[in-house]
Amino acid sequence: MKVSGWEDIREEVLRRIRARDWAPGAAIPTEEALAGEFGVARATVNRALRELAEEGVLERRRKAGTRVALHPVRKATLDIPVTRLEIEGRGQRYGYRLLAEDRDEPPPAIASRLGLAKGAALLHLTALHLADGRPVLLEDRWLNPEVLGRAAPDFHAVSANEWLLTHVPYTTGDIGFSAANASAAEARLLEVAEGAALFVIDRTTWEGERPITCVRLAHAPGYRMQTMV
Amino acid sequence: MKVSGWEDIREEVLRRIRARDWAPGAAIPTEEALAGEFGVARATVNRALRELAEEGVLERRRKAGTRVALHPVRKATLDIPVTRLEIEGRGQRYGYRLLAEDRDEPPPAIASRLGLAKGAALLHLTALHLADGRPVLLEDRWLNPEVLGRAAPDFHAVSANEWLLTHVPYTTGDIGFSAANASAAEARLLEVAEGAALFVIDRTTWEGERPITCVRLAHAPGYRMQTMV
DNA sequence: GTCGTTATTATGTGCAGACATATTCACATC
DNA sequence: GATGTGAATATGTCTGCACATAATAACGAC
Repeated sequence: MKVSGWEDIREEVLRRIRARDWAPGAAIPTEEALAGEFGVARATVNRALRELAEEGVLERRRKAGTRVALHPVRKATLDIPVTRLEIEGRGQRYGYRLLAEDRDEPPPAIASRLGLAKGAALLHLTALHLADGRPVLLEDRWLNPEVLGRAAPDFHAVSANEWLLTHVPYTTGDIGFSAANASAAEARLLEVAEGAALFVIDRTTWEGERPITCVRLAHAPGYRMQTMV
Repeated sequence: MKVSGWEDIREEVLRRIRARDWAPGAAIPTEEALAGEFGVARATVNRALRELAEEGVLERRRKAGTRVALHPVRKATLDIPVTRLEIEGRGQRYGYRLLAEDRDEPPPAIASRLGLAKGAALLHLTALHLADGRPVLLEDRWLNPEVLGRAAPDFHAVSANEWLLTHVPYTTGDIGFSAANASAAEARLLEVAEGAALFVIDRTTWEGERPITCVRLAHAPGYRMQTMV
């Protein structure tokens, strides 16, 4: 068994955990001890254990040492897709239609999520994304008009998502996933039966302290988000 | 502006990207150059840039250098929760009821996902998870009986998920999220209207090459998975 | 025994130097 | 022009050392 390189060490540690050499909740040897055993520098062991801790397999605390996680909260990393690229990546033709665009006061729920004063007006966009001509995603977006600058984009030509991606990228925010029955209006636009189960992504983004946008993406039935764990 | 420590460097790089000092798609200085500018070791810059690359903000290739991601595929990391802990974490009382347990040949879709030969029998469990006495999650699980060993657990007393977590932890697998309308049977068990939108998590897990389990978790309406980006 | 202080210790992070490795680019060849 | 080859180079990783930091454990005062 050749152990060299932090990935080998990561695998060996994982093997020992799975083999119950190191039981859940129990402490494992110190970095120094493992470095000695494997014949590598402590930094190399540190790298391996740090990765495993980030994955939720190990729990590490200064002085207390490293132990095998008792309740390994598995962490899945999802790629949040750009709709156009996702559709084109499946070999389908991407289409986009702006349905409505006005300036309006958002409902209280949206305003408070963005941390806006009452009465502030936002740009309200509704749009449909199509794959091979069939509607697959209904977008309902509230957008802070401040971010548009003087060169207000034409959201008929370019989707808000893509415009934001190139003009206000690298934002922070939160994202939520849920299921919802299609309302009558949603059903009509997405060309599905009323009450159909939609996969809904809610996303709110900021750039630093400045609110950018709050969007609800309702995916037509059949949509599935997948990842490896 | 004091820049020391890899987190400071990470922030400063992010600031420059947001400020458009470094445009999307453009290459940024080499690690060596940045190390010189910030007065730190290259390893420190490397750590900062590596983290940003893992987040999808930067793209790095040997020799080609580091560039700002053109289509920053945002990556969200979700904690995959243990149902009991999730419910108790909300301050609710957790309940669990095993509805059915038999040994059966799984449907072809399940068998092929687990990579099983035709005719292999699996343990089939159906269970309901409750919060404050109200059903919130319907579990439909196929389980490889090999993993049970001689001490076959009593799945009336302990949920399969928790038993697996303590007896076959640290597995790999894939996980998918989707929305589905409640079937008549599902609606009855979850005490919701037929056709209600359920948030469904499909999960398949292996331990190395050995298939462990394949489960469908149908969450009652109101369920929401959330994370920061 | 309880409480507060101090010493100890494992991890977290840093530095400088080195070699490995994957690409790219330039050049020579066909 | 197309293709293969080799040098150049930026990132990837490792080592060995050092100090910082946080949390525990040991100790003493009461």
